[in-house]
Amino acid sequence: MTVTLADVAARAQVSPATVSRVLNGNYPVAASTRERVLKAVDELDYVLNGPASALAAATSDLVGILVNDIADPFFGIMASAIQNEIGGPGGRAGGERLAVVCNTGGSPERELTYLTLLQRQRAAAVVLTGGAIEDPAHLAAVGNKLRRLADAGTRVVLCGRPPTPEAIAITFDNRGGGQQLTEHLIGLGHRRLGYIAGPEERTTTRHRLEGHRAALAAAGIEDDAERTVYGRYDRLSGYEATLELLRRDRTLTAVVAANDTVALGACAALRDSGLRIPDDVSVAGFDDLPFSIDAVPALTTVRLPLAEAGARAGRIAMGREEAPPGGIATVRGELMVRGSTGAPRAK
Amino acid sequence: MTVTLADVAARAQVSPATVSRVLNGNYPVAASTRERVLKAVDELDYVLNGPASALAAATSDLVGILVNDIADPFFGIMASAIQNEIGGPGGRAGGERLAVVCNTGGSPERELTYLTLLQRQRAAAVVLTGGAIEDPAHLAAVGNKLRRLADAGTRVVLCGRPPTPEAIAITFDNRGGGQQLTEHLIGLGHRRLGYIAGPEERTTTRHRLEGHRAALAAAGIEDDAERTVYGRYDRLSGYEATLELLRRDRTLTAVVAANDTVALGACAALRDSGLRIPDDVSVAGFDDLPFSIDAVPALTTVRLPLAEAGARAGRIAMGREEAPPGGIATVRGELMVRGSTGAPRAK
DNA sequence: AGCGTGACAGCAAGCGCTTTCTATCTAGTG
DNA sequence: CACTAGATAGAAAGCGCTTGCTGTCACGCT
Repeated sequence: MTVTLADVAARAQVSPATVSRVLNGNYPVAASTRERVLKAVDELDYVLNGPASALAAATSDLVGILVNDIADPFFGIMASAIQNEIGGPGGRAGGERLAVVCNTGGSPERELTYLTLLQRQRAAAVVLTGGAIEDPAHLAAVGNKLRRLADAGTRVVLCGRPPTPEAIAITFDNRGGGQQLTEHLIGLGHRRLGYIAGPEERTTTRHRLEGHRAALAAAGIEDDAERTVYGRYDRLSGYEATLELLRRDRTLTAVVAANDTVALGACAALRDSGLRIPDDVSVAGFDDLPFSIDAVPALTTVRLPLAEAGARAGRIAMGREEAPPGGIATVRGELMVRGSTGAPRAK
Repeated sequence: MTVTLADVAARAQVSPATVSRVLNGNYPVAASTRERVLKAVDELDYVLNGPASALAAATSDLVGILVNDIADPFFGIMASAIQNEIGGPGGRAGGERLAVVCNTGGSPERELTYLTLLQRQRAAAVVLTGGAIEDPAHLAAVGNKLRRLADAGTRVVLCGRPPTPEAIAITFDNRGGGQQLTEHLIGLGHRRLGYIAGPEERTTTRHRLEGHRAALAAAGIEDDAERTVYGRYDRLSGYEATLELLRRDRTLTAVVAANDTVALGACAALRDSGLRIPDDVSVAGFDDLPFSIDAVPALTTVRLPLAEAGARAGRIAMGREEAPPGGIATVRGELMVRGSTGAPRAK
């Protein structure tokens, strides 16, 4: 039914070994023979059997990219950059590798299961993106898996994830970014700032919030716990959290959001509450996703070099770039001041 | 070095066959034996060798999802929905399948290569999303590949892609949506509408444009070729195209964009040109991506049920839902009238 | 008591490819 | 001109798992 190597060999009048060598091209084969084989491959429409090949060679060309939410451009942009470097078909890199992205939906179990699946497939490399869940049990389980993967020869790289002893990491300076952002707001004169955080158990959430609080502390502004609301990394969450913040303290002059998407929700809530941005309330986001510049007013935010970080992680995963010293590279964000933040109204 | 089935068998004092059967669970195994095996698996930290298993069983649990641009939420949303139904770990569906998304970047060659790679891996199913390239040679090549895949037992489903004889398709009524949108604008009184199209060779582009023109024709409005500009499906393209449209005819009262992202770029260009939306110029998008409602004013657009369509495609791909009659299901968009469109200023 | 019948467990033959080792042939060398 | 090195090609042994076919028991029936 299906065409096998042997069929090609028979047709080209050579041994299967030769066909294999022509296809893999790492062994001398006479030009005439090669041609004959290629012709047979073509005529028979032969397609290599991946599993068989992976089994025999004990390697595979699968590379896994784990993301928390594939519908979120934050991950989409990184994934795209990684995939590009990984090689995939037509990518910058050579060989044909199957770069696949796996959507964990932020669930620890799914993350683990995908890792196992990738391990089953003897993946060549795995890149984990985005914040991690801070549950110790889960962290240990993931660490364990990563170690095993590495032991089995799978290259493991983290991108936009806090470093762990088990892998090379390209990490974002979320803390620093958060701090810069809040410093900017404080510099404008704000003293009553609301903060909309992401899910409480995510590292990204914690780091950004810590940066915010550090800035507050440095300016001697008391950090009222009332002024922080936790939510999800989506628009609706930003909307609701803003309403809640307003309910708690209508005199807020600025809202700092966990990311741009949340910030957009915050803007909507403010507008619906009859407040103008930034005249009545300033709003700031994080990430600088493409749409942030199109908000009206354009969003002040911290730009994270998602594509660059992804590309670098991808290259490292392919062994085309050396790991950073110490296995950790920290990438800083850049404050982008735009129209959504301004001085608070004089009281 | 690595633990194999045989190791587990030895430890559990059974034959490899028994271990395999315990793991696959489709053959009677005494409870006590099963337990012993499971214990050994656990103690040894055994991980099945995917390729070996796929080779022996001549099947695989890989499912491929092809997207044009993974950084675009349009695809992200569909991919996410598909993946959810496919099963992946923790998905609604049972078994553990490796649902992977492949980013073609809109390139025909990459599309083909990914298809071959998937074929190599003997994928269980493949879902192709988004518009197709209208190059006859490429269409034929893809059709060919799809047929082969289907012959080899891979289920092939198209989602948001024009139907082809080779596969089941969930298709969007882009033409109808485009028509509705333009009818809405005409109904408001617009007579001089600019159109920013996507890449010329994409089916999606053509269909939406055809709908637009059909509406124009029905209203007896002459379709000036000058009023259509082709571009890419991104923001910058919308920005530049709008500037160009304005250059050609400053009296335009409405701009219809190929999708929401492009529309956002158009809005920016209009604002930068000192025009107000919708007072001076109305703007309409397509897709109703999440951020569209956050634009100011909120974008009038055609909502496409991306998630629903994806979910359905996913279920069909897994054989958990019957194919639609004739193998084609057409999904309509829903006109969402919002603030970005209004009556043109009285002249 | 004799035997058919399930319920399990094991044997062994591959699945389709890679790769080591060997065989063959040609050409260069002293 | 015998001899060796280099270049190719082939034989065959797996890679780790699945599964059809064969046992082997322990029962329960006549």
